[in-house]
Amino acid sequence: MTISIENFIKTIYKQDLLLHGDTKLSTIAALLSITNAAATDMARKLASKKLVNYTKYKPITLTSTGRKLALKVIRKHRLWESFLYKTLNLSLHEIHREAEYLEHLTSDFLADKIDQYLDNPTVDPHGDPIPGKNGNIEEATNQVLISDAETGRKYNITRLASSNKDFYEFCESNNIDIGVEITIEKQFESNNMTAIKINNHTLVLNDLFANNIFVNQVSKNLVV
Amino acid sequence: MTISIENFIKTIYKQDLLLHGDTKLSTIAALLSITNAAATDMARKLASKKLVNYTKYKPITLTSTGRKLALKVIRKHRLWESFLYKTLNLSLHEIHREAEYLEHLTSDFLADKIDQYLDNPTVDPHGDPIPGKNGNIEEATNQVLISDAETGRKYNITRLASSNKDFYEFCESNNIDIGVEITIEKQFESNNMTAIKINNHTLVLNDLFANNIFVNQVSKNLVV
DNA sequence: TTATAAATTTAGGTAAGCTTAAATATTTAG
DNA sequence: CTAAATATTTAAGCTTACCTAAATTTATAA
Repeated sequence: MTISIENFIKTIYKQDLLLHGDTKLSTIAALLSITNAAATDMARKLASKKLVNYTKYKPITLTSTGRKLALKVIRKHRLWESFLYKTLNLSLHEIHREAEYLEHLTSDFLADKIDQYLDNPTVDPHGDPIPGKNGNIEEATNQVLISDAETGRKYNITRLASSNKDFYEFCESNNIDIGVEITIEKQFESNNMTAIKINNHTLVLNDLFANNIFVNQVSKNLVV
Repeated sequence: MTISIENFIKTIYKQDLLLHGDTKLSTIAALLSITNAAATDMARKLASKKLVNYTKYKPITLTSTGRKLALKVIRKHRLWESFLYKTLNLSLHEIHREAEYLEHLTSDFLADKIDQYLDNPTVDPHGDPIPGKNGNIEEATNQVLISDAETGRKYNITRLASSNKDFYEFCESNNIDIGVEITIEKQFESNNMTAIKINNHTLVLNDLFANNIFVNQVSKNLVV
């Protein structure tokens, strides 16, 4: 498997998590910064390798083989993030950036060694679930986007999902981190802003930032 | 720089260490398991990029830019080896195998972080020198191959240079490791074997193994 | 429902990094 | 010193992963 193929498959997997079964090739092309024509080429090639289901003009989906491959790459990515975070103390943005490369040249052997070293972690430092050796993954079920959370309620931050440097720098300087408790002060529906209370001060987030922060309602924490 | 280019340049660097200024393209091709034709292509391309000095039918050498690139890759390789050895406790053979891949997708940033974590090591677990940030490297001067060592003298093992799994497994099971003291019992000139005393028992090595083990004469240890 | 706009695919082309086979240069042996 | 053997390069061709531009299909709006 080449780096291009791994990235293609991985991108479909992630997109499908958002738009179950309705992932357009043009979206994948845009996410990978390649032309639609190149994406079509790749889709046809991967279909012949039985990694994707693809019919002209239709959404693209992964076969179970393709899904397994995607999860292998994602597993390596998240294990690297966890490992670099723990040993080298890199920031949330830095671990993502480095893992984005390393994930492709990592043997299964090495991934397993890192997994052992970290004592089989279930989530990475961003709060994303780490697929197991066999491709099993527990996508979080009861977490919501901060922009969908209810005014007045208390939540725990469970996931920071972004690859944007500014976002992570903002998080760091405002103590936004996995496990931190916040209260939703107000949802400004008209302009998609969210005001939250964190560490006794208030932050007003626009949707670009708020749509990267996932939370769990405090009282429901045990209902996993 | 692509992985192919990095490996090509790195191989020239290493070969040139053995055959100063007399590195044939066909040797590089063989070491990389590519055809001579492919090596010629690459040589011409790299010459146009000013990474190598190359004239048809003549030996190939690195330019100073090429040398810097080679040392950057080697630095990443040896830092990875050191890092994986320390954190994950992989074997000498395993660290080499994994570093061979990782070296190519490692940012300078990450290399420096690993360097810091390890407290700026000067040699890797095989005893090979680790090039510095600026491309400075101290190739060991007074070490000799075990097959060239003098009968009756005491030496310290300073370097295990191989990428062969069997060799490292042999070393592990016979306590052959960096820093261990040995005595040369006898050089069998006619059949290129070397008998050494290590940990109070005698080992007889053939040249295939003996040519991977470098040592320093104990009394000269301080003359670096 | 049909014309037009938008999305998608097809066609043709490029660079990298290889290959095999043929041509040419260098080395070596007599 | 030359002819055969050996080494090296050139030529032609392949695959991957892209691209641009043209063609075609699908969606939308009057």
